[in-house]
Amino acid sequence: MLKKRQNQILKLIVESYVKQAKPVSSNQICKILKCSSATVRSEMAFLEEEGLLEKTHTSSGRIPSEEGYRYYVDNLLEPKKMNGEDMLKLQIIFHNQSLELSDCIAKSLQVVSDMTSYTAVVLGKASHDNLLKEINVVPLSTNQMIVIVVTDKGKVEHKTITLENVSLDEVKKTVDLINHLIVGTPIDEVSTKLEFEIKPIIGQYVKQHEQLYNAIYHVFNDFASPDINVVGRTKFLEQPEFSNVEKIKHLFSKLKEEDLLQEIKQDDSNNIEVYIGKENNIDEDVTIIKTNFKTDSEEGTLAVIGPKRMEYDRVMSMLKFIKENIER
Amino acid sequence: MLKKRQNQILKLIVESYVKQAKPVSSNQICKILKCSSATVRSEMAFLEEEGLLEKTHTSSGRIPSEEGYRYYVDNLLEPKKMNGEDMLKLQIIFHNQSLELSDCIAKSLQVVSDMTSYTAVVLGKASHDNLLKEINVVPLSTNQMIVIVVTDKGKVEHKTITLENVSLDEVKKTVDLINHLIVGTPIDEVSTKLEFEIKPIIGQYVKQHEQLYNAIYHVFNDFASPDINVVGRTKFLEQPEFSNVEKIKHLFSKLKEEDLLQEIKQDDSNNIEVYIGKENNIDEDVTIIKTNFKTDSEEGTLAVIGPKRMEYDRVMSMLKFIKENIER
DNA sequence: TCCTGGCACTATTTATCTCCAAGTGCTAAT
DNA sequence: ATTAGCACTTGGAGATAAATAGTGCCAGGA
Repeated sequence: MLKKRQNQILKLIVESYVKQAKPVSSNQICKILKCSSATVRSEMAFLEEEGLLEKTHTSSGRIPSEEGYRYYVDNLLEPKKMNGEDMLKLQIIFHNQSLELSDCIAKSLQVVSDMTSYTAVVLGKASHDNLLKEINVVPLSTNQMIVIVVTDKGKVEHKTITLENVSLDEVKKTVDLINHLIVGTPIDEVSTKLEFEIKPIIGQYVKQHEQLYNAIYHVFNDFASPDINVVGRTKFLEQPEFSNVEKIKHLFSKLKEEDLLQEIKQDDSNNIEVYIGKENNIDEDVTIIKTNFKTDSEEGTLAVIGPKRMEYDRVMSMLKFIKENIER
Repeated sequence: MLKKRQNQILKLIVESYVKQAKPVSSNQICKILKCSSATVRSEMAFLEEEGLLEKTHTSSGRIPSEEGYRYYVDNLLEPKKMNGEDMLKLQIIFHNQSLELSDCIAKSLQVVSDMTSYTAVVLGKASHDNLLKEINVVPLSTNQMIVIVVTDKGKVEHKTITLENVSLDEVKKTVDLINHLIVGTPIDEVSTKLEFEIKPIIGQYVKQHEQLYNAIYHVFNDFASPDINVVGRTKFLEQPEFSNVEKIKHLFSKLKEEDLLQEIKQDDSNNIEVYIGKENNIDEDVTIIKTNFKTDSEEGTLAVIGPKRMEYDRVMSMLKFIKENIER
């Protein structure tokens, strides 16, 4: 365990480096603590021994190491109350009654990204609580029709399907069957119900039942796949650690939807999680802060991606605020 | 009018600069044309006088000026047949019967972006030929419902609306009215029909008719608003003229959806249009090549955005190919 | 009249050197 | 345990120099 003054120094160094992006010298610290620079230097040397600080070259000031940030987040971060302006901007969004939830989420993440200059991500999908409300078919021509699926929480998916040799009548019957037998089923259980309760029946009286079954199956499948929304990717251009093009190229190649889906998967934690540097798979110079949310219509994950040199407390409190407001 | 050899030299310079991104010297040219470098130099001096070439500094080779590119595109570009690999990749997409048109468009633009390392944009909306097929309402709770609108070409829009003090019965009646009176109307004329044929009638027997009318009006409105799809923004990072961060920041700030919507508006031309440098409003170092398309279900614009130093012939032939394939 | 070889001239690039500022580490004294 | 003092290290800013890759122009020849 570190002594009190060592903690103080580490905290000051992290916070100064987060603000200034410049290595912190013993002089800067000793002006704040009332002691000489030599004292600070020896403490710094100790913290470096412990692996919490680093130097960029032999005679430079110190910057936090990855472990340093980790220690800071785990031990030194005090749950600060949110900054007034951040708070205000977010409150305006959530107090606006006329906005739908998904718009609130999108807008609030936009605010986070704009205020902090980090990248923000929402990953969401219809929650397990969505029950199948209705399935609808609109014929377009002899062999084309639209299948529309609606849940009781107001989610809608549709798909145009082309069927050869299937009469409208057969389709209507199948749809009626679904509307009778599996309305009220949680949306992510519909696939299995289709398989075991509908497929056997339509197998008997629909000639091309495979085709029809597959088409309908796909529509339901789209509910399961989460959608992702990434805001402010280019904010990284403002960060000095990404001011060279090679670095940016690498980073942007990792900020693609597919990779983010992998990286920011929903898990069962109810806390705010922090993945610093090598702890994530995006880039060793970034930190991801994320949290899950769940309402009765929708669930998913909020995440903020920024440089390791990140305003941890600010981002965490903003995410916390958003999560809480989404959930009621 | 330029002499034949001057045309040749300009063409060679443009094409070399497009490939190499380095100023072209008289030596490189004289190896191709059978004449001395001094001869080429004097021709180059003439082309510079004419404003078609530029130097980066007094003793550098020449690069094309903006007017040079313009002259090249207008006069020197021969309609080359498409490169084999480009052709192949695009054909695979359009020959795949199971893909929907909008997926074909998206995929082919992805291919263009990947093969050329430029940014590609599709801007599309339901065409004027979409006729209202059906409007549907699914009640969710006492004061919430989903309105679903379908066109005969298979476009679907939906919106969850919240109505206070409007009975489900009133809504049903209104929807029936619409289904009777304005089904078959082109989708972009529905708004006016709603205003003049539906509003007066429901005004009489629906108490909160304003609310209901507005809600429905908005669903239709979403058909009119085009959606935009931008592929490969980050490809610009590969271009040497955008290898400094300030330049990229500026460029990316201009490649936002809103700005592109403005810039790549659909017009009534049926050709491939080229906007070089200052001719567009994105950035004076980029060129936009665009073309409109129109099918019976959808219409819009395809565009490719790259550096001024762009493979004009290649991009133009790819766009032409895609346009033609979309339109049948 | 057009083309060409030759030559003087110029800007960019790269490497090397020097000098300065901002740090550190260590030691001896308090 | 703390501090003042001093030697030492590094990166960065400028200055200089040499090498390179071009151009412009002129005079002589087809």
